[in-house]
Amino acid sequence: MRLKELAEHLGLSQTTVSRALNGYPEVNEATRQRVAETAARLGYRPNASALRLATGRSGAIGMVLHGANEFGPHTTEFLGGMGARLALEEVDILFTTVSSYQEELAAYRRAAASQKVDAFVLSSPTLSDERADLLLDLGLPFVLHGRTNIARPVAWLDIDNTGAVERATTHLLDLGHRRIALLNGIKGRTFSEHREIGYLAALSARGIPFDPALMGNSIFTDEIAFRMAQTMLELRPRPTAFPLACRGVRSPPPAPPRR
Amino acid sequence: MRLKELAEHLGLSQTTVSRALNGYPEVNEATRQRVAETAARLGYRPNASALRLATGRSGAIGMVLHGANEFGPHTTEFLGGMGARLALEEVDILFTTVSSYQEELAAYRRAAASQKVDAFVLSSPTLSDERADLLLDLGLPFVLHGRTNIARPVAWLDIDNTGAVERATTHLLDLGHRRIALLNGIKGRTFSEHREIGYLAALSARGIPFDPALMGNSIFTDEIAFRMAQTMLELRPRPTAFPLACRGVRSPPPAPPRR
DNA sequence: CTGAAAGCGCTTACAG
DNA sequence: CTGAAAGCGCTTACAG
Repeated sequence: MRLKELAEHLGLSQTTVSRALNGYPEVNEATRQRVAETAARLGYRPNASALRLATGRSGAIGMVLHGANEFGPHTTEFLGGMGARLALEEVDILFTTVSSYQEELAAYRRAAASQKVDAFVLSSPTLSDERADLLLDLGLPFVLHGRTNIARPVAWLDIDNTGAVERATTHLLDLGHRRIALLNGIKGRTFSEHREIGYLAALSARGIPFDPALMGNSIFTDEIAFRMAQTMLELRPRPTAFPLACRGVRSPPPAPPRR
Repeated sequence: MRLKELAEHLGLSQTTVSRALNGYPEVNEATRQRVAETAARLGYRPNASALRLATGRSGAIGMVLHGANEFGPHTTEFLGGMGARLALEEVDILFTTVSSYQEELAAYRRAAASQKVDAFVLSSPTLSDERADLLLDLGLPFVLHGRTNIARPVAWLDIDNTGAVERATTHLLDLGHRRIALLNGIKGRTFSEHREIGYLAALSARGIPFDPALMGNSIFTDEIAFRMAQTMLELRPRPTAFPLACRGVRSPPPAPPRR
């Protein structure tokens, strides 16, 4: 069912039907009612491509993800919430998978040229995020999920990583602990830096010296965290009731390949 | 950069440039070269909406997911692989989030009418999958990730759930175990039924009676599995070294809300 | 081998 | 308040 057919069915012009459907003020209320009813009854839905071509808006927002690496529980939970919210506006999420940083940058250039999406959401920003600079240059709207320190202003949303880790560390200090480890994210990610700042602040506020052996930086997986924790505990062997075996991991997995 | 500009730049018609870019056989090889080079140099990329409108293909395949529920590690791993493969063909994944089964069906109808996607991938099929019937009726191509028992033939891909669980169960029987529990997926999902069949087959092959108390059906989360396992173990209390505490779960979480 | 023109299905000035 | 027509940026018969 195309607009043209719907218009013929109603004995109206495409113009009027289009306006009635899109809520333009100048159309007669009775006409609008009739159009709305008939459209609903006939199950009319505008062709997405035609609409996009005519309006210049794609009705989709994009995300580019790094293959399997980035599909952790965090990203997917974020995607779920984002999808639910965007569904209300009938905007879609279009995502592209890449396998390298170069590919990611290329994906943004491609998307800009082909006008597939109206905007992007970037996750896991680095302190000096090159992607943000690129999108700014390309004139593509975007919002950062996290923060970056590039000179130009960017839209972002983030939690208070520094405050959260500072309070968590302080809480453990309050309980009397003195050797507190930080299993942190990858070095260079903004959130990792922010968490480190919170951790160090809490320690120094109590005059506890920082022990580099108690801080690990890596990606967030059960296996890696397990290995890091185990290494740290071995530094000071003693019986522990801490449940290290998790998800079937009973011994440290082999080291990841290096390139 | 539009096709028209590129054509003017080259002193050719849009027609020829379009054909050169799309690999039509009738264009002169020298012309093709020149077009390809210039297009690359100028960073020309066809407008996605225009291309879709003209060809009738959307260049995207769709998935509809149930909000936060379905964003488990399994789905996301699947999405990652799918995205990587589709990226090679320059086809995008467009996903929509819904919060009920009714909404899911509505989403397919909408997608069919607006022609947003060329095909769908359905996951977690039920034994008698209504969605598959709907898509068949709508004439929308799709492939099932899993199987269903509806009468009409459908394209699907799946693993051998029955064989896998049968072998796993047999392995435990070989080790001398006799009280073997099955923490299974939701009742009614095809894969759950298939796994149950494998489990029962392995037990009966050794003449072990089936104990309903040792089979649980629910969604796959650490918390639920922990609770199910704990309940089963309490049936036969005895000291165990089995590491039940996982991911910080130390006591069973509250029961999920019922409607 | 190349091009002029119609068409894909919408929106939106412009005119009435 | 309504409509005829141009335009969005491509593809593709049709003609040469």
